[in-house]
Amino acid sequence: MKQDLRVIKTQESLRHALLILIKEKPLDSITVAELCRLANINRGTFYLHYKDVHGVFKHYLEVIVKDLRKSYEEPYYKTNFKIENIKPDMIKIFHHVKNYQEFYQIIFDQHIPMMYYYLLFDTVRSFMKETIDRMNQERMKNVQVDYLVSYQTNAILGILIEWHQNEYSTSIDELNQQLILILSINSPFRKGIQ
Amino acid sequence: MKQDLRVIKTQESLRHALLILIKEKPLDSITVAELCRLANINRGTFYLHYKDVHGVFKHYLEVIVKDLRKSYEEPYYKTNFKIENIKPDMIKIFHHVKNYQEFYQIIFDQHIPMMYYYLLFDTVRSFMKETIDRMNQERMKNVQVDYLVSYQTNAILGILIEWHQNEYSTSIDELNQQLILILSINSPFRKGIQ
DNA sequence: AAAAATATTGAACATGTGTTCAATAAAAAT
DNA sequence: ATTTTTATTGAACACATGTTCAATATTTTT
Repeated sequence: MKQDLRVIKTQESLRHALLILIKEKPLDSITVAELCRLANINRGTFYLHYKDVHGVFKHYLEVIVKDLRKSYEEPYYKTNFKIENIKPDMIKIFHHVKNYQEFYQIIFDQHIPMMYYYLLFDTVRSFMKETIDRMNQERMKNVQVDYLVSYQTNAILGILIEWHQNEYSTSIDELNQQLILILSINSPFRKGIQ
Repeated sequence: MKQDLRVIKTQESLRHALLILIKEKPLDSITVAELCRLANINRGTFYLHYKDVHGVFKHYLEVIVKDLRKSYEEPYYKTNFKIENIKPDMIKIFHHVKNYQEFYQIIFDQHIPMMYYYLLFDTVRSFMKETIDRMNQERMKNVQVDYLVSYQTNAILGILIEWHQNEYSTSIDELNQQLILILSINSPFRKGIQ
């Protein structure tokens, strides 16, 4: 049996309507009722598919996060397991965020639930974990990897928060440079020491 | 002119009622209406003081954050500007979070708005900034301090997120040890290098 | 103690929420 | 093409939201 056409149509209408509304007003001021009015969907039908407006928005974040994952999986120097590759990985994140800036402006907003932050966190964390697992260095014995990975991941997100708070005024080039500087004074991912 | 007694009474009633309700059910399921019923406050009066239920809860986070700030300002080896003091500072945060665990379980919840996270972020960030400003090291030239500080701050919050996600099962001692290990492999705050 | 100032109340209103249900429409299966 | 399945609809429900306003109660000022 195939996926019911009516379901697809309903969900697409709602998503399309949300896309229009978030260009007009803050996400947290959009009601289920007005979304349904615009989408020409019965409000009862809405609740058959989503719990609330965030349920509809989450679909977009999932698309966005999938794109980030895809860009991470691009084979650049994947054969080369050198630790310094953390930089190009993280720099990809900056391009990604800039690319979807309209959405990230929403995601990092004061009034928006933590769930979106956590979705981004989990995604970046999985990259970070892969990188750190590959290292498996002597000086990391005794460290619980989960804490190290979350520490590193959230550090990167800290840069994104700062970027958000200065309204994305820093250029990507400058941001890259800052990251490299920070990592160079402050990272297990550099050579020359230890 | 003094602060009106009626205002104090109203706000205290509401805060007291909220304290009761958050022990029974998730914060985001508490309505203005039921809070007012329990507090014996007219719903119209509520809106003279707060915008929503989060407005009431925020008061508690402000108290909590004030306590964190106070604990930070305790003079331990404040005369000694050594960089390694970052550790005791951050370790204080762990004690603080454990102390107010019931609240932080709410603050880090999926459904709760980012505002509480940012309030914590800003507080920890101000400690971190002080520490980093004091360092002013050669290898930090060219770094925009704002990015470095946000990076370091959010890294610490990353440990708290991890702690939250494993339901605070890691002991404070173990957490301290993990932090020291992470900082020792991964920090500008250690001696011996540079 | 009386007067002035102001916070709280109750009632009302339009709108939103989340749920239920039988009737209907649309799609999938035969 | 007909039958079977199921998604959507409209109507209704109790309750929540956010606002307004005149009446009342409480506090502060004099």
